[in-house]
Amino acid sequence: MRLSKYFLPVLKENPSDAQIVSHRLMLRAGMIRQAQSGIYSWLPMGFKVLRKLENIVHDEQVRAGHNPMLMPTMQSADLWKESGRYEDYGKEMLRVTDRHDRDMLFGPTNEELITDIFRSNVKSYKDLPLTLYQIQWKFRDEVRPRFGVMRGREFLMKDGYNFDVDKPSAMHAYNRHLVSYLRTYERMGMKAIPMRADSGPIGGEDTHEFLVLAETGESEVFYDSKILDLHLGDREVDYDSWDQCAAIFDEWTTPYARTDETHDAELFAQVPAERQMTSRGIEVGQIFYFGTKYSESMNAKVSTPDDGDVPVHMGSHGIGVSRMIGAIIEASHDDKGIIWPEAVTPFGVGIVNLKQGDEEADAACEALYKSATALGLDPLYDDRNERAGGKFASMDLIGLPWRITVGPRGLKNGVVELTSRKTGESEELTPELAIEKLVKIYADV
RNA sequence: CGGGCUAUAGCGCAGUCUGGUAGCGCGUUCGUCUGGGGGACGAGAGGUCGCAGGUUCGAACCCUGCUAGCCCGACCA
Repeated sequence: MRLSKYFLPVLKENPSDAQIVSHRLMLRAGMIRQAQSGIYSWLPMGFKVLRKLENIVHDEQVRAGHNPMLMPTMQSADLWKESGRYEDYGKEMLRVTDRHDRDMLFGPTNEELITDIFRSNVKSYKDLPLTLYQIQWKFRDEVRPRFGVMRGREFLMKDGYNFDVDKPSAMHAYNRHLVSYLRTYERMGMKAIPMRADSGPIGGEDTHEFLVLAETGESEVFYDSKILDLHLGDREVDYDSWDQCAAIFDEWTTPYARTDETHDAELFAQVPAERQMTSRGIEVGQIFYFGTKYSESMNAKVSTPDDGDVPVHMGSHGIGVSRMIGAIIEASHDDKGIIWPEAVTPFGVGIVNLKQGDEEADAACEALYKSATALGLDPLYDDRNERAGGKFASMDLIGLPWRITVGPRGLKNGVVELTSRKTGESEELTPELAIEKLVKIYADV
């Protein structure tokens, strides 16, 4: 993409409404624009990152054997009355009436809708286990939206639902989801720690939240620092293996890690003192096992050979995709701007032409732009007629992990400069070597 | 939902106390000079001063009501 043709309205100054760093940087980097309190338009660059995160989530869900689908944002109130949650959910649920005076709602979550789909199509234990998921916009009418996309009213969430014949099978689904979530966050370049949590209005027995550590997090968290050393890495996982998933579940849930909701001071005291960590975290996902809560109230049963018709055991799982962007920025930025992990960066590399209009510089940039594009590096070429300082400041702000700087001075010696956004370190290379190096870097992402 | 604050050009702000027909910086447009970390000079464009009502000869400014947004708290992916 050429910056001269891209819609990237960057701001030099901090918008006064934005208090926390991710909100400020998303506004300044031209990623989002507020429409109303807690409701945002996603401008091209923000949208691009959102799509990248979605792709990673989809990829890992499908790898775990789950079925992608899409449910409507508007739901009928009838199903919610059937489950009993129409009354329970309270004011967070946005209720509307259509032209025929029918009660409708903007879905805050989809347990009812998915259970309805399930019960009218699945009758036999032979069709289980089954996990369906979607990535769809949700609406929760928060009392106090804040922090930009971190607590919006409208937000993009991956929500998945598993159906199993009995509790042991459902617990495997629970473990499988935990493993796939660990992989998902690692692929985004993030460390998200699973912590035992409270179930809230979704209800249920077992639940873990995934938290990204950040000063601005809304939850207070307590953990054994040992958990930070755990990596899933590229180990092969058989998602159908109960033992393998359970082993990984044990590995990650054995070290103490809890939010303030479930914190147990006595247990925490047993962690060696030097490993007792207290900090704040941003919740970016949660997994639940809630047994037969919905299948009983909504009569979702399957036939079994031994026990006749039994209500299915269910769980649900969510990843806050739009919130994740805020969490990534909270965890990865400096005073100049965002620092994107390579896995989710909107563009692979920024090309800065220091002297736009200079024949040699222009030609060198064009050549770089073409080869980088051809090799899938997805470059953003700053071809504006700006001065060097302005171009650098914009690049630092939007936070692409790599920058190639092209100017007459270097070109005299046949070199360009390759700079890491994260470390600030530069090296002079021929254009060909710079591209080659980037291709290698992104091959590992 | 309780408490606090704010609303004036795309963004950041001054002007309100003491009423007299709106200003600064950035950005933006045009031109010239520049050209390796937000450059200089010159010329321009851009505002129903959140909305409604009131007081007044006259309201961004005073009064009343409303709306929107932000922050703290309680609540939550």
